[in-house]
Amino acid sequence: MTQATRRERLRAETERDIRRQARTLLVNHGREAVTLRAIAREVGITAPALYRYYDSREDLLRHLCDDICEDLEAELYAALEPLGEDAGTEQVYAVCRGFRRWALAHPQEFSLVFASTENVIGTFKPTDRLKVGDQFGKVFLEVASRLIAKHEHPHGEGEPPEPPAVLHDDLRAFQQVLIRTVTARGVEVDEESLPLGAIFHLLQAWVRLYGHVALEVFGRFPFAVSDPEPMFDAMLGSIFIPMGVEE
Amino acid sequence: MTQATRRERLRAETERDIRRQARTLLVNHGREAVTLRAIAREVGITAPALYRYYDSREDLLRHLCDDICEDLEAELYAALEPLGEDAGTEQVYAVCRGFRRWALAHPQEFSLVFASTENVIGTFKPTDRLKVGDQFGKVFLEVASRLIAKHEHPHGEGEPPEPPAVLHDDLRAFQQVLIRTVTARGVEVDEESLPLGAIFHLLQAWVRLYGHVALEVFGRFPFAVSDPEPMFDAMLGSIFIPMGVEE
DNA sequence: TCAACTTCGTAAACACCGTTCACTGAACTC
DNA sequence: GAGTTCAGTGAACGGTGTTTACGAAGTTGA
Repeated sequence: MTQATRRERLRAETERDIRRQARTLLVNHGREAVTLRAIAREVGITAPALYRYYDSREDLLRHLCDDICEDLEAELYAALEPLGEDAGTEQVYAVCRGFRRWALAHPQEFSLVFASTENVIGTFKPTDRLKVGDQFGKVFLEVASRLIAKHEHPHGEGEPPEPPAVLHDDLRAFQQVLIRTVTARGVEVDEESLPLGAIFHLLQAWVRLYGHVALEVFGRFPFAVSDPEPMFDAMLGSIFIPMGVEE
Repeated sequence: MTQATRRERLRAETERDIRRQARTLLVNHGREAVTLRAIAREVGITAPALYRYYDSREDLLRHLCDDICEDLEAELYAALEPLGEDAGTEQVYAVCRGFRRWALAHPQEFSLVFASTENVIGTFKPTDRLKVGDQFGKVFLEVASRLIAKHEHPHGEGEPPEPPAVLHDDLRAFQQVLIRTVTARGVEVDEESLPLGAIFHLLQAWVRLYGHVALEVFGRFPFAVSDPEPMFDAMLGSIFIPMGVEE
């Protein structure tokens, strides 16, 4: 039946357990509390045993990041599901709101994944240029690209503005990644329907989305905002309405 | 001559020394390396002695944050100096570029001050609503407000758009803070010359500024950007040119 | 089936960490 | 000059990441 030997099954099980316990420690008591000994205590083994699974605490945290990204991706897709395939416009707003909601509900995970200087996560090497893979903005960018590709007048009425010339190479490389990703999910896309200007716009949107969410999570708005939600919605509008994407 | 006793002078001196050594540890080896024992070793005392100066490691880090903010403020003002009092437009661009340059040159400091979930720094209480004081965005907001107040057509040709109604109270409170701050630096400002819409615009600008800089510092752009500077400049343009602030 | 091999987990140890406590000795006050 | 304040000490406690040698299972093949 199962090809896996008894030992392999047990190993996989404890590994899941380790990650799960590490995760709850992170959520409930913050990054500093994710201690090898604490994890081991919860799992019911001793600290050195963890070295059979991870090279170091850093390595474990790195894997934790991957898990978190996967969960975020799943959550965002789950929020998209009920909207149906063709609700492109609502999807964009749903992904953005979903990202904010997730970040506010999981501040520790957010700051680990999205605000670490350390090489905990791969700040990517040149080779990663060609894959969005396992990357957080993935869902956002994918949904948005799909929408742009389908949309008749993706940027109001006129052509999208030309991005700075120095960025053309980077944008073109990224364009290929997006086209491949979106195509893999069953939407026809080519260079013409997803122009560089649109990608540049998307990038700017990601900057604003991330900026607002991070400021809110870290409580770093320059004054006390008693209810940031309408501000967030206003921002979404001012990003997407000029792009021709109304709610 | 000096009112300070010998003891007071010595104390002040070691305190400066402690902060300086802590700072270099942070810069060179990251937040985790700022340990009481390491600091003490550099200063030439023992770890428990530090408790004569700070309640805990957390407390020390908090003070470190204050120092960092002061330095950042000084650096930004220094970049403004050569531009002269009346170069409002250039000042805005200079402050933004200065902020980015500082963040890239001091990633550890940046992430400590601008991206900490923990209560290391005061995520501010309702009482702080009335002071920008010791707050990072201070310089940026002050320079920008001053410019807006002086400018004839601060928002292109038309009136600034109305911000969401729910935010009016918060914005009005913040308006008072800004007016007080700017006035204190010798520029005449009142509610009319610094309307809520303009402040809201400013807030959006801070979101984008922060978003770009943080993404760059943490290497979290969705693809490898080989030279983010022109992207930053393009963003500055798309923020300020619609506000009527051309370089 | 039994020996050889692989692998998970252990206990002990090392060097480091934040923090507390009783203490010394110098600086200060009157 | 006596009494007080206080920066700094050394020892100790319980915690940390990590390495090491070792035992006890699971697996493999003859």
